Amino acid sequence: MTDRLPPLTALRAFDAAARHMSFAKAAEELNVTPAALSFQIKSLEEHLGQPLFRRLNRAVELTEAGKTLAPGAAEGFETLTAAWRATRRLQDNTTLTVTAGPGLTAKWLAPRLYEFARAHPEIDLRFSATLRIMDFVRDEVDVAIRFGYGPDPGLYVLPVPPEWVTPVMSPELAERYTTPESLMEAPLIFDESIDFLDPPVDWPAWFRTQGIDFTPTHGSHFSQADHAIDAAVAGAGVALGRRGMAITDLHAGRLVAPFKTAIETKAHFRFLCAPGTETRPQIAAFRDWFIAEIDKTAYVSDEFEIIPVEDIPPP
Amino acid sequence: MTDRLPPLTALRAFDAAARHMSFAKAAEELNVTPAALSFQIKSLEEHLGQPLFRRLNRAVELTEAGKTLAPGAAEGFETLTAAWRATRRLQDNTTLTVTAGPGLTAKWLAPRLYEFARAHPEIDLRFSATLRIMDFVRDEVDVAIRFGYGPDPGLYVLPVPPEWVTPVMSPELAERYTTPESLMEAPLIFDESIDFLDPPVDWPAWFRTQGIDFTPTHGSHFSQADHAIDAAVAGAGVALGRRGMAITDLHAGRLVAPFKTAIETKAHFRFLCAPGTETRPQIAAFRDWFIAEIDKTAYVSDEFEIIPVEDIPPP
DNA sequence: GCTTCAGTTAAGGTATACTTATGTGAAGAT
DNA sequence: ATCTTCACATAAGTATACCTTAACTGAAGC
Repeated sequence: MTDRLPPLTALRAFDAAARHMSFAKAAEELNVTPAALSFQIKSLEEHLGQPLFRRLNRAVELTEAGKTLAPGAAEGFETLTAAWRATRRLQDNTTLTVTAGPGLTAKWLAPRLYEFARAHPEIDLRFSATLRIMDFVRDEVDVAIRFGYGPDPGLYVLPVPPEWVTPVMSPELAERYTTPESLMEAPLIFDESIDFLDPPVDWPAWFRTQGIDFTPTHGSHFSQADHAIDAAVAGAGVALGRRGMAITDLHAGRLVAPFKTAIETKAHFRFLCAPGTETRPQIAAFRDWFIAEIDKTAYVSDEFEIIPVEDIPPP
Repeated sequence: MTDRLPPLTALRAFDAAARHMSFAKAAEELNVTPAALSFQIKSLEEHLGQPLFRRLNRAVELTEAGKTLAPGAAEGFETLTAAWRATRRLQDNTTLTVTAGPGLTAKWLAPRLYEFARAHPEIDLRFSATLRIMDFVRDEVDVAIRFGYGPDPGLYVLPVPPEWVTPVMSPELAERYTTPESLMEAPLIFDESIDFLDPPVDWPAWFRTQGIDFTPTHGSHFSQADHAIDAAVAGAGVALGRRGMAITDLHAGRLVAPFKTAIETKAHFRFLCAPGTETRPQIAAFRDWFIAEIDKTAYVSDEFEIIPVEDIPPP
């Protein structure tokens, strides 16, 4: 069985050569002489039984065999490099890479992080605001904060109490719209970032909690929660604000939540990291800070009557 | 920058040890002595700066660092192995691996392949009936035959003329249902495997070609084209048969297509392989045979009035 | 308490991989 | 034309990484 791997140094030499399309540059990358690289490629070709490169006089080009091997070789070594880097990163207790959705980043994390940074000056914090699902090893991320239902198989999970939503608006608008009924006339803001919730947590659901059967048909739509909140702050209308997204602006007085009925979604934020890494100093510190910040504003929930979404009467 | 890869032999030793969770078995796999393997692991741990395994007395277990590295290492080496195997396979001109959907495999390829096997006894043919999208390198497949629209970026493509569909039924049923109108009373068979076509090629479309506005509401549904054809052969009803799927049974007299109106879909079969590989002897031979077989039955199309699907009047 | 098992350690040999130095053929410059 | 340069090939010598043999350790199991 010659299906086993050829000498790995030779394969790596080939990978570098194929990426640079030049033996000389590949040799430079690997810190060896061009002669050594030439030898490696030759030995690999002997293992294979056919050439991988066509030697033109001032350049090289890949043969069919080379074209077949090159992408896989590149991907393989990239995977190995990523895994190795991730492993090395475990010893690095001074950097912490966190990813969260753009909404939470803008409206919750960013306004609070200065405190974390002050409490832990030794930690070099990096941020990645994306909704993309993360592979902790491949993407070199330590912590992810995600909104949704879970479950999160194979991960360390620290759930936060479920989110609830309630109408929020600028203080000026609040003077005009004082009753649930009056909201039917108000300019409404739609946050499409929670459209994926099932059962839906939307304006018709909230109106039903008030005994009102009303399906608003127009208004401003935003794909990101923070933009919807920003629009409400700007006085553009009334938004169904998620607790985590609106809390900062509520505290600052830029938003008010005049109606004391909120809908509890079944979804919540989760603090996620690779299992075992929750004890690394910077991750533990971030987790503790995160929990403490959440707890700081927990009392707000007491002001509201929170109705689980499944208890809302159907239309 | 110590983010560069560590010695690859050491990494491979680690990979084997992590997969087997045993240095001894890993050494066996790599055809080295346990001592050598122990050394490799130790050197890797020195490179990393921390242990990868915890040595218990009769076993080893992965440390956090080991758990982080192991999956990536395994994936990386798997990728490299697959790429290397795919490259070696290029020299092998005696095996040919073909993948096609289950319908085409059952109703078109299988009944014809004995001829190809007889004409090319030197070729060892392997079959993989699946609809899954294939990666020619990773999945070790030489040729894929796929139904749909394309395009197929980065692949060698040999398109076959578009498919058309026409009602097919057993000879017994054909005595009873002699006019398009009578089909409205017939048990109809639905082939869901072409539901993805847009514009749709379905019973209502065919009825419209006959000037009939009729949307059948019940009948037997099959997710695979070959099952729909089999049901028609068995006399269970009338199917909208795709040319490629029905042709064998039409020739054998097990099915008849009494109405001479067919709908041409915009989709067609494509013969796909990795660019450059179309000249490999066994792939070229299979391609030539494939084209020749298609041509053999091309005259059948002359019997039908073939209406492009976009020319059918809307409902 | 002896045996076995799984991994470690040390010493020494061998094959692998690298370097230096020289060679080759074609493109581009003068 | 011829000269230079460039990119890779080849040869010979060397270093080092890798492997083997052989003896060691410490715990589990009969």
